[in-house]
Formats: sequence, structure tokens, C-alpha cells
Amino acid sequence: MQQLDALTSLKRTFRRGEYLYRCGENFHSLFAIRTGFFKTQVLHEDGREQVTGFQMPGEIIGLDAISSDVHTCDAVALEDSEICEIPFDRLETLSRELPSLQRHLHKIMSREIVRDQGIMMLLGSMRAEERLAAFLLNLSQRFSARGYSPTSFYLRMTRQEIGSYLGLKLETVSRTFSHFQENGLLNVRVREVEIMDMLRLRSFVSHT
Amino acid sequence: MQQLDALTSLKRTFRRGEYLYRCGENFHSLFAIRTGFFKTQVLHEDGREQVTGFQMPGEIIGLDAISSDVHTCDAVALEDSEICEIPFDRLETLSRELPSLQRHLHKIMSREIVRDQGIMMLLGSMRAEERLAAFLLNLSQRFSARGYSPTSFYLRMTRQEIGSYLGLKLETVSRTFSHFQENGLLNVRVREVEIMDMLRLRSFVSHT
DNA sequence: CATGGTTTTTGACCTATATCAAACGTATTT
DNA sequence: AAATACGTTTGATATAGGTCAAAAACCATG
Repeated sequence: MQQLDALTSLKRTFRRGEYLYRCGENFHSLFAIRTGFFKTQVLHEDGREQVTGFQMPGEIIGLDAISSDVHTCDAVALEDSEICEIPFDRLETLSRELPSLQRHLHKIMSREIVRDQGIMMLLGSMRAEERLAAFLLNLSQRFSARGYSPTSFYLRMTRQEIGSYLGLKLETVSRTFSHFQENGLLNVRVREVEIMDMLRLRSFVSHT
Repeated sequence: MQQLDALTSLKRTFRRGEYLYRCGENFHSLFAIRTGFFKTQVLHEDGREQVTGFQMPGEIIGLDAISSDVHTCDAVALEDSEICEIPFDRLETLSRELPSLQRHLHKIMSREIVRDQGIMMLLGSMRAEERLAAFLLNLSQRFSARGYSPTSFYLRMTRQEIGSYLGLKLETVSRTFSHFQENGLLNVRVREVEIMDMLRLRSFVSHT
């Protein structure tokens, strides 16, 4: 336990807009988010961006870099945030001694793979309304798991970032929010979302 | 080394169409493909399917199941195949003793995460022609790495499976193949592909 | 607390891809 | 070798979402 504490003792803060790491930088640590909100994105050479995830407190960021010892995406703070750095070689060493830590690390990496599968499903075979509904339900569930309201929350990201994540243009995201509001599924005032009819929103995504 | 051999000594063969595992089954082993070709897919309750990957010899399958000890997708043989089973608890035990094996496992899992990021990019921000070009170049590179021709290969999957993987309908896949052929980028005769102009095909995907 | 820049909303129009349908090839079974 | 099922190609048409544009709302800064 002391060893684990020592492992996660390096803390750092980031202002909104600051980069935790950039694509191409050398990898030596994973990062656990303590407070705040991040996005990860891949930039295409022609300027197109793809947001690959939004990360909240308790989540681990940087797993993609293990494969080649180089970061393969950018991680950007969407609000003032605090992270703790986990030097990866020390994590590996320690996880050889602590089977439960080893198991935990494997589960975290596997969970990331499962999450990515879900996004493939979303991008590959869902329509705009289904994508946005799935996105909001996912946020809701994660806020809920952290003790916040599952129905009422503040979006840290722009319409354009949501769109990039969901494979939609920002106008489509905006319109879909408006449709949802017209249909009484939720109230939106820009970044403030209140889910009014969770069940009907769910029926959008797993529509039998 | 002997230990490693013992670890991978369980071999099994699968006929085309057979399931290596199904979504919902309990997890206990990873699988290394020795010969053949597999696809992994997630099925939505309403019948929609999403192909999440095509796997070739040397690749490891089943990583998604570590997170919850249950398989989260189906794995289906696309041709007669041979796999070797790797009991995961024994792999974990052994990787505590062999740092290089531990490192290797982490890289494999991370590589899967990076691969998924690439697919997100593809599904989220590329057009049909770019997607198919990226898909063919990826196959080409992987065949090449296994000592096969990078320009001439046989597709083990149907147009519909390619479409599902790329977030396109099978007709669109078929038409895009035809366009590529009309433009002298490649020759297709159903499942047989010959890339004629690799450079121009590349320029489709990373088009500056 | 006014100002300039960014983000969001909404409208009108357009296009890439989906859908529907039919014909044609190619494999598998008997 | 014929019959049958399955996969592929191609055409005609429809539509979801993209593009372009302008106004409105928001917010960060001096």
C-alpha cells in the first residue's frame, strides 16, 4: 500500500486548454485524473481531428502509448484539472509483486478496448439521434457513478468536440439537441443539460 | 521458454463459420491465431451487427473479455483455422516472473487500443473511398509482414462484412471497388484483389 | 460592464451514401 | 452436372446529414 502511494504521489495541475501530453512525445507515465475533465484527440495531417474520448476523475489516460513508447494522441484539459502521474516502469515492477495490482491494470486496459468497441458500434451503425442519446446516457451514467446527478449536468465540451467524437458535424449535434428538446426528452441551455425522460432516451439507443 | 511453450500447447482447429467464442461466454483464455482468418463482431439486439476486426495469424484475440471475465463479442472463423489457447491466469502468473513477457502483453493490449483509435478516425471522419483505401492498405501491410504479396491477395470476408467494419452498406463497398478499378487503382474480381497503384491509393487516405 | 471573439442556433440548399430492386456470378449440395 | 442458395454488381431513387451563411447567445478580457 505504501508502495502504491509512492507510485501515485506525483501530482500536477493543468489549466483549461493545457496539454497533458501531445502526440509524438515520449511515453513514461500513465495519468490518473483526480479532478477535472480531459479530451483525447488524434489529428490528421490535413487538419481533420477525431476526438477519441472524454475522461473524468478516476479514469486513466495514456494507455495507447505503451505499445510504442510514444503518445499516439493529444490529451487536453477541458477545465482546470489535477492529475497524478504514474511512472509506467515502476507500475510494471510493482504489479509483478502485487497480483491484484497486475489484475487491475489488465482490467483497465481491457475496459478501454471494450469502450472502443462501443464507439465503433456507435460510429459504424447508429444514426445521429442514437449517437447523441448514447453519448448523453454514457455521461449520465459516469456522473452518477461519481455521486453527481444522472439527469442534470454541465457539458465541458463544445458542440464541435461532441460532433468530432460522434462522427457528426457540429450543426447536426446542435439540431439533434433541439429535436430532443422539442420532443420533451431533455432541456438544453447551451452547456447545461437536464434529462427529462431517461427511458425514452434509452429506447433511442437500444431500440428493439 | 519451456514454461512459455507449455502455456501455448493447447491447439484447436476451427472450420469456416465456426465460433471461437460467443458474446456472453465466460472468459478463461486468450487465443493466438496460428493459421487462418477470423472476424470479431458485436451484435445489437435489433439485429444490427458491427464487425470490430479481422484477425490474421500471429494476432491475439479475446483481450476485450479480460475486463469483465465475459466475452463481449463473437469471434468467427472466416476460413478453416488453427488457434492456440492461452489460459489467462497462467499467462498472468508467468508474466510476473518474466518481465519481458509482461512487457509484451502490455504492448499487445496497448496496440489493440491504438488500432481501435485508428478505426474511430476512419469511421468518424473519413469518406467511403478513404475508408476502403485505408482498409486495403492495412490488409496489404499485414499480408506483407507475413511474407505474402502486398499487392495481390484474396479477401476472406464478404462485401457485407467489409461494409459493417467500415460503417458502409455492402452496395457502397461494391461500388467503391468498381470506382477504384475504373480509375486504375486496382483490379478486383470478386474476392481477388490486385493493387495496381499503391501510391495513389495511399494518397486517398492521407490526402494532404 | 462594455467589447470582441467564440460558440451555438437556425435556415436553405446540396451531396454522399442508403435504400430498393433486379440481374448476374459463384459456390455448395444433391 | 443440375439445382439452389448465397454473394456481388449495377441502376434508379430517396434521405440523412453535410455545407454555407447569418443571426443570436454566451463569455472572457481589459
